[in-house]
Amino acid sequence: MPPTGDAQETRRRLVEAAYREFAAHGIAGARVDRIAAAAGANKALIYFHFGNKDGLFTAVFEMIVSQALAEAPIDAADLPEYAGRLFDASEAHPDALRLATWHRLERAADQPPIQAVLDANQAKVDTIARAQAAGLITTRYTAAEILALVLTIANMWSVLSPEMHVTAPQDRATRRALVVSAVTTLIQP
Amino acid sequence: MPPTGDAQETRRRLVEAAYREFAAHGIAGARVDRIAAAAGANKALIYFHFGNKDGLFTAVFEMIVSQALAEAPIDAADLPEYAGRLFDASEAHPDALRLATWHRLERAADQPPIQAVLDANQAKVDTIARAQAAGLITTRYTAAEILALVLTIANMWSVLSPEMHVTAPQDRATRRALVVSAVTTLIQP
DNA sequence: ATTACTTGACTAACCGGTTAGTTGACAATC
DNA sequence: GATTGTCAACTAACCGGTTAGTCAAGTAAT
Repeated sequence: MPPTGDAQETRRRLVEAAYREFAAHGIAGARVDRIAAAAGANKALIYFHFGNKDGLFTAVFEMIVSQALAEAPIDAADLPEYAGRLFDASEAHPDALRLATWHRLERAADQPPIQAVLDANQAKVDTIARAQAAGLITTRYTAAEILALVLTIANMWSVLSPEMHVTAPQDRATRRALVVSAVTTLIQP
Repeated sequence: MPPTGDAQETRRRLVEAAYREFAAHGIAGARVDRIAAAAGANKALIYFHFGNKDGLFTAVFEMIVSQALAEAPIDAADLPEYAGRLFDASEAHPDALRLATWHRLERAADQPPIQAVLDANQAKVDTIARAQAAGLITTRYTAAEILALVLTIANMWSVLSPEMHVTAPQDRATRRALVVSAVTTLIQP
């Protein structure tokens, strides 16, 4: 393609194609040529716009993080439904969780924690602590522990071994109901 | 090394080295040369003994699966402590869980479920169902759902985002206690 | 002597990254 | 309002190191 004067659009297409490729194959397994082809762009543009393969992954990851933080705002007064919404989000965007997992496995060790996520987590912990102080939810666990439990249970189906998916309930509604119910039981004052 | 007449030992060293390499870098990221060097063996031995890279991963994975199934036998009468033992196992062998995750991300889609795991899961579900019939644990959830919850919570700390590890409790005992307590709460009749 | 096992040397393909050069939009100059 | 220059955006071709996988030849044990 000749220069369109719309570099933003090209970047967008590259990030989108890279999102799919990285989610499917991880960082080591992703192929720069495949990404360029899927985006209908020249491979060198990746290096022009993002520096290198890892820079491209960073761009993709930052996009997903900001999307995830925007979606599903916490409601400490109704944590079970919050967990339900997280479940819905992970069902709607299964690639997002895969990407986060690749990030954890392949990059997290040599990458500092992301400040935006730290801040978001702290805000959630604070909200939960206030709900505890108001007597809405149990004080048996710390606010951070409750958040950890909620996040874990909301994504439980995405993390279980493939074999468990054979035995466990197949339909989405039942799975969602379990998530909501488990959180309800755990946070009861 | 000259032929030692002990091919079993060479296989063992290769599988052990491959275990570390695959756990650290995944299938796509693992380097066959690094594995051979770490095992003090020639690269060709991998192809002689295991066929190809994927065959080596299969050998490693089967070893881990059989170890995991042998370790931590289920005790349906005391699921909280079972969860605690699973937690202990995942802390003692963090690489095992990483390997399982790589397997899920990189191979599970084009790999049939592993029969040994299916059988083991079914046995656990049956045990839980009996404990339910005996009135020891709640019947609010199906046996399979309870197993899913227990497995999820036992490994919760290994799956949470790196950022959560900053806010969440740092010491092992506190984390273990949360796992045990959460399961206790969930399965109460 | 045969079998089982091990090796160094080799290769074809792949893959991330680079480079020299092109294109179109836009603006300054005459 | 043509001409010229500049720059970001883009491309085709290429490069060198890496990687999974192969093979002929050799060695120890039986």
